Amino acid sequence: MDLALLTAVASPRRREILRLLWDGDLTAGAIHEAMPDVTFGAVSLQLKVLLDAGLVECQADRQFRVYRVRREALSPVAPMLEQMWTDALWRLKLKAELAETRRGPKPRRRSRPALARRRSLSKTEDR
Amino acid sequence: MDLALLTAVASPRRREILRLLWDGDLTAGAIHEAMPDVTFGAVSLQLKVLLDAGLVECQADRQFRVYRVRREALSPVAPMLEQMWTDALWRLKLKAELAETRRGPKPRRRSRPALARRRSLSKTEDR
DNA sequence: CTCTTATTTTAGTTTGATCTAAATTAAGAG
DNA sequence: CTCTTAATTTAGATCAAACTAAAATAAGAG
Repeated sequence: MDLALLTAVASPRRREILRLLWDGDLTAGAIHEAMPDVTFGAVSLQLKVLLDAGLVECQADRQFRVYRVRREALSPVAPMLEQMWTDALWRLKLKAELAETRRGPKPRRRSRPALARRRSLSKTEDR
Repeated sequence: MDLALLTAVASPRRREILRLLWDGDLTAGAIHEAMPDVTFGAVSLQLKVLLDAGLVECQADRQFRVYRVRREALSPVAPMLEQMWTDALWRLKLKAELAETRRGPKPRRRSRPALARRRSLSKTEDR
């Protein structure tokens, strides 16, 4: 299972998720709130990758999903990760790292951010 | 320098090169001979990545370049790599791993494999 | 000088990882 | 049932890693 470990840990975004979970279990929503620069969908996809790699586990609690890091699975690289996260120099590099290694389409402005769908406003709407 | 280490070691192709160099120093050509499924250029590019990451070093010897692995730089992940390489199960997975994670264009048949450019054949060539 | 061998570099192509936006699933509340 | 909230899944877009082929560089031999 080390192949999946290496590829999973190679992604800055997944390392960011692991760092969040390192301090304690979180729901998928809480993880997303801590990562304002990506959509919920993107977070969910990365969580699935970590789940398939066996690096995190998930437990349902009502309508929430609580994620937990599996330290046993991460033990081969844990010292390196912890050093990266505790080293002051690394903290400074975190933002730059995320910005530079970003993949996929650039974030687009939401077409109408705060305007909720007024589906039920005019029920007898004729156009 | 751990960021470069993680990304460098995340590539199966680069791990293959590191595994070859693990047993002893090799010239760029010898490395390429051991990897028949890629061009010399591809090997050279990956060697440059490993060089820039500080995971290998290079020394010129006549017209050859001898590459050597820098074990100090690889020490944080060396145990994991060595386990992968010595584990019998992993050996079976090596080919599959390379085939599955392959990127870039598929290998094309050389247009004329053994036919060398006959540049000097007809010196007074009129077209 | 030319020819050969060893290697790197350049230019262009392909592919998979990562992302967005939207659709879907699921579960609790009214 | 509908409405809301939480999360996943799908379909499509973008981007950079990894590759190929060919050109360029370098160095030894004739």
